[in-house]
Amino acid sequence: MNRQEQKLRTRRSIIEAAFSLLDEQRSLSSISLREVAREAGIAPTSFYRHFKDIDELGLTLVDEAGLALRQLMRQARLRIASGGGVINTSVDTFMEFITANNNIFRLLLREHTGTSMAFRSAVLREIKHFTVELTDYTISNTGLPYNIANLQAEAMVKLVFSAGAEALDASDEQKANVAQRVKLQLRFVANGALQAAAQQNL
Amino acid sequence: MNRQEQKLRTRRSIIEAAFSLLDEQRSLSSISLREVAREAGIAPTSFYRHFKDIDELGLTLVDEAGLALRQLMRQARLRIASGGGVINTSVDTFMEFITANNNIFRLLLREHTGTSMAFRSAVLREIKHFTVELTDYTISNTGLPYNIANLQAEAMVKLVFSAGAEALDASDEQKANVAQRVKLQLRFVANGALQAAAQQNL
DNA sequence: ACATTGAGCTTACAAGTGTACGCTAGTTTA
DNA sequence: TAAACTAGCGTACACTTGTAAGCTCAATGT
Repeated sequence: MNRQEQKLRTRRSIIEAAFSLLDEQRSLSSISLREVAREAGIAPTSFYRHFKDIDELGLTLVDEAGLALRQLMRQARLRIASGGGVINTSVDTFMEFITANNNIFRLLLREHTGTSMAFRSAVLREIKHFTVELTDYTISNTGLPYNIANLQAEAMVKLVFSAGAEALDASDEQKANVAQRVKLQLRFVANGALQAAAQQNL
Repeated sequence: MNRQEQKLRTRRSIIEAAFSLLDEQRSLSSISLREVAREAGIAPTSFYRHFKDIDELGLTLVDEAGLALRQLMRQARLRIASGGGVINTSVDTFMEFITANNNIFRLLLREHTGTSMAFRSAVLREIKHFTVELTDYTISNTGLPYNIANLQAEAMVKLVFSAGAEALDASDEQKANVAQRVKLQLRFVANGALQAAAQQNL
């Protein structure tokens, strides 16, 4: 077996181990190096062959989570293109995502308000990216002026993420309920923004 | 010096100590009993004369934070009564609150997505209370039907709390900017809700 | 006046932590 | 084939943690 390859494999197993520890009751700052090493099946000190710190591992996890988020967006765009309504499709896709990638979304949510400045800004960067994309999409699809499209996109992202937080540990029917509510709320925002744009054009 | 009184005083100093430890980098689950005791100026084991657990202290802190939140609401209502616009006044009051009570709001924000189910639901209870009050207020002030008023209130609370999170560690001018943006977003929601109610009445 | 109570202390211990140091053994390179 | 490299390991150390046990002594109750 190739040496580099083997190293990458171990690195992967550390990352997977960390993700698997991030359940309902653990955050990045509460998992210990030794715990991760134990779960990954390596000696505590071997950890350092791959990451300088637990924090470096943490940032890697946030990056991976951000990656997943962008794949989510891509998927949503594809599904929108094949019809079904923007808001409906987006929310549904999002809800499926947080169900399938429970721990990943939880990580983002938790570290967004977490205790580490580095993690917070890493998560913020990913969310910002989300907002920027949505703003662009809105402008090219509705022709709203930038300032209004941006406000709308920001509000929508916040509402969707809040709803995601609510849905995270909810039953299927609770999830459906949350989804339905947030869809209506997004429509409030969209219509309100439209109205504001109309007034701005007088 | 009265004995009960002295005990209460020590209890207070434990609580204050805990609050003072909850700065940018610490959450309830990351402060240790010994640390709190040290800060409060008592022996670690004396802690147990006042709280069964660190968790019991944590719940007490959340309760106190909730209390502060309700005082905030009361204050907002008073200021609204003396004119100035509901959204404007509410957001301004809220922003003043999180500036003056930095650590209290941070606690709520952090534990809202934290690792302890007990803390999470304690915070959720407080936020829910906020939403219920706002729903009632909206109904009695605008005559919107319950379902729409409730959706609106929920969305508004989420947006305001998100804005609060953003403003928490921001400079004064950044805060002003966040405040201005969230006001516009709240107006989107309000107008969208109004429109939805009008359509519902056809 | 005396006995009881209880807040706070000191001491002690087992468990878990991060990480420094040096070794082993397999892979890679020359 | 010999030399260099390095992923992973075992041992060790200094800390911090929660909390059990038992003491002190001032406030309280009788």
